[in-house]
Amino acid sequence: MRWLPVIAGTDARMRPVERADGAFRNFTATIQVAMRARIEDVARVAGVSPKTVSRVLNDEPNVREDTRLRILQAVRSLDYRPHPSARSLASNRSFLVALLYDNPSPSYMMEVQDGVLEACEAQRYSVMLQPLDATGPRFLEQVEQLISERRLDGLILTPPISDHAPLLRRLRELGTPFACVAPRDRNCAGVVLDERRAACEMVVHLASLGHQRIGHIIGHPDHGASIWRLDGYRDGLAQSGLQYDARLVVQGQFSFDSGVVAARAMLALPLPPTAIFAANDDMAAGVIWAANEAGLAVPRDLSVCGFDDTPLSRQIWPSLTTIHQPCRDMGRIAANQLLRAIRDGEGAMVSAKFALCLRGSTARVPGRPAKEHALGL
Amino acid sequence: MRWLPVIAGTDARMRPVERADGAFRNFTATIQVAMRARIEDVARVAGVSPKTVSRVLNDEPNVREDTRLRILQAVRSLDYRPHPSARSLASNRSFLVALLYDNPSPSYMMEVQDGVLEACEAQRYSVMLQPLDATGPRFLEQVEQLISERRLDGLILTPPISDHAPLLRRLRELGTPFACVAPRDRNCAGVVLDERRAACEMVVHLASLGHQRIGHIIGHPDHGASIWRLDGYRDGLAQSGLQYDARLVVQGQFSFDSGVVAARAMLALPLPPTAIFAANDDMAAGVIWAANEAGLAVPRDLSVCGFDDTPLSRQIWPSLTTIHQPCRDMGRIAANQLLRAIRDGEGAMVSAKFALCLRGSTARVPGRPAKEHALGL
DNA sequence: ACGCAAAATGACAGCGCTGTCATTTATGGC
DNA sequence: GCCATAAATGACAGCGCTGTCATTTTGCGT
Repeated sequence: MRWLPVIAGTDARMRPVERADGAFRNFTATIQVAMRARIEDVARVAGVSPKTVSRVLNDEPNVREDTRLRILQAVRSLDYRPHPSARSLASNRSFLVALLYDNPSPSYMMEVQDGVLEACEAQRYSVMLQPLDATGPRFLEQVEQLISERRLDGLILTPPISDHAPLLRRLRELGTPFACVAPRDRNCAGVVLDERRAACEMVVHLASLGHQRIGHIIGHPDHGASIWRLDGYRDGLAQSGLQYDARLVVQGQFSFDSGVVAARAMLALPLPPTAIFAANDDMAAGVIWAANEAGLAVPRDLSVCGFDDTPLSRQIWPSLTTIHQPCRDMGRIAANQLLRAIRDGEGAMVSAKFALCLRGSTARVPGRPAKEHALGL
Repeated sequence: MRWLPVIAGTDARMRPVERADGAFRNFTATIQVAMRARIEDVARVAGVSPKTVSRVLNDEPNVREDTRLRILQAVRSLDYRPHPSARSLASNRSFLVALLYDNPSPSYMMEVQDGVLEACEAQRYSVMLQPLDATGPRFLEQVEQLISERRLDGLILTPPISDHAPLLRRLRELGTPFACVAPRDRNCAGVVLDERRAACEMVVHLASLGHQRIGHIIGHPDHGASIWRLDGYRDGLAQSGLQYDARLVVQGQFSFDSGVVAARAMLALPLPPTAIFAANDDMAAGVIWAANEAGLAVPRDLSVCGFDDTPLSRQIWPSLTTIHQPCRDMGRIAANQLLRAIRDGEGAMVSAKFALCLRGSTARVPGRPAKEHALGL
């Protein structure tokens, strides 16, 4: 049964309820029903066949310009919208991509997601969100099931899933198009940030403030980002003529708590660092917590900086010096590359732009002429 | 053209590529193709008609138990999954609901979203995410377009959209099922929290710590939550025998910045509050910021508490006393009520359970406020 | 004008399911 | 055992599009 309200009267969007077999159904000829126009209606109004309308709607070639315009006119006047299921069924494409993620920070994911939605909506694709446990034993199976069950046209993978080698291999085997956000292996469609250079610039900045003992808290070992940021940290030390000191580098997990633990360890050293560069904002917030706990004032006694520019970085005291990662743009770019891959068979790996955000949590090393940073909002 | 890899060999999931017209296509009879089973295949294996298989898959009545089992067996052995588009097209239902949101906090939304996804997935519904500007002039139109374009079966509305009266009215007119998360008007399907009682309990707690001047920062005026929390604040004062003082109640916007602004105003009073209850965690974080700025130590000089128990509340110093809102559960409940409404024509308004989280930002009222800087103590 | 290739358009048969309704099979009362 | 009734099952025609391929129209060289 078609669900639609019965309305008396006529306008462009009304027509007699007539079945394909020609019989009117349960209504006298004068009662009409508001009903979505079908491609056939558009064709009739434009004086062409349904197939030609289909051509116009799908940007297929070989339609004369005046015909196209006439059809678009009819589409507008009937407020016609193609039925997604009918389209999918007939064309054997779902116009559906999935965004796979495993438990990253909500604000990061929300931003990426917004970008993906924006890009997909613009190209009339739907997005299916799929929180997943990438460490689960049935992970691969789950993804394959998802693809076949929902007839996905493609996938967008976010860290740490974008580094899941078995999955990438399987997707290539299956021929399923995919795009990665910040993957370790850049040999696929997607988007990356030059995190190594960003981390390097941050360390150089700290060194320029006079810091000589700069600590680093490494991110989660399964994220490619952790390694890039660590490499960048080393680059920065080298560029600033500072010695790498393994005692000042502690493993973290990208979580607030792991930042607290790592900072406690570092601050307990005989010669603790005067600045700590955490591989993300959550851990940096943990460092500030640990500093407070240890009776240290940030940035007076300890400079702290993070990575990502999450909302958190502006919502703690002092506000966090960090590196802005344009997550929304990155989501958009990844989606666009995926759609390109679906359409043209190949997408590119695009590089997004980072930016240093100098805020209140970093300052000149004590003992040197002080230069206040703005602590404002 | 059907997209499917050509594979040699046979197993339960393979069959000759045969068109409905009976002609084999482009392949010799020995080459076979891995291809999703169709309902017809299941029917053949189970020795019934496709329609009976359909009955089993859709939990329709009037199927003998042994027939059902035989069919389920065939479904498993063929790894059959119904084609979503074919189902939608034939049944005129999309099995798709949309989650509408407008810019709430990412962590809140992510949690709600997870709950919604979980519940919908369990009932084999898809979720479409729709960030929207509820204040835009074309808002209603956009939503209507969304419904008709995607053939949505229903909507889940989150604050502040759940309080958008014109939208609710229109949805009822259209007969579109919907469920609300924390709506002001509880006369619909959805989920709420007894925020008023929660706020009251929080204020009573503060009073029990000896606070007599307890300030409140009101949330965004368009959110029902703001009013409930304010009412609860007044209830709590009354229950504790404290006088309501309009100077201690300041309008905020639910944002961090608005919390800073409101707290500055309150702390500048001749007789400032000794405790501030902000209507959400973001504003409470702003209060802590402003307190630091004013040289006050939290909780020594000022107790601060929030509402929502966002991740932020555990990632600032001191950690925030707040009220836990089970967002994930709420998302799940809202989705389940929507699906009930879609199925049975009516859903319920369910009440979720809050919990007070007593953490480091609140303490006994001091004998006398000291004016030292909080950091480094 | 004519002929021919290329461009434009149309006819038609499904895509894989479910709604409707007809038909067959079980159940129960006597 | 027989019929009335209910339960179980099946036949069949679409749902609204697009792929394929046939047909018509156009453009253009001669």
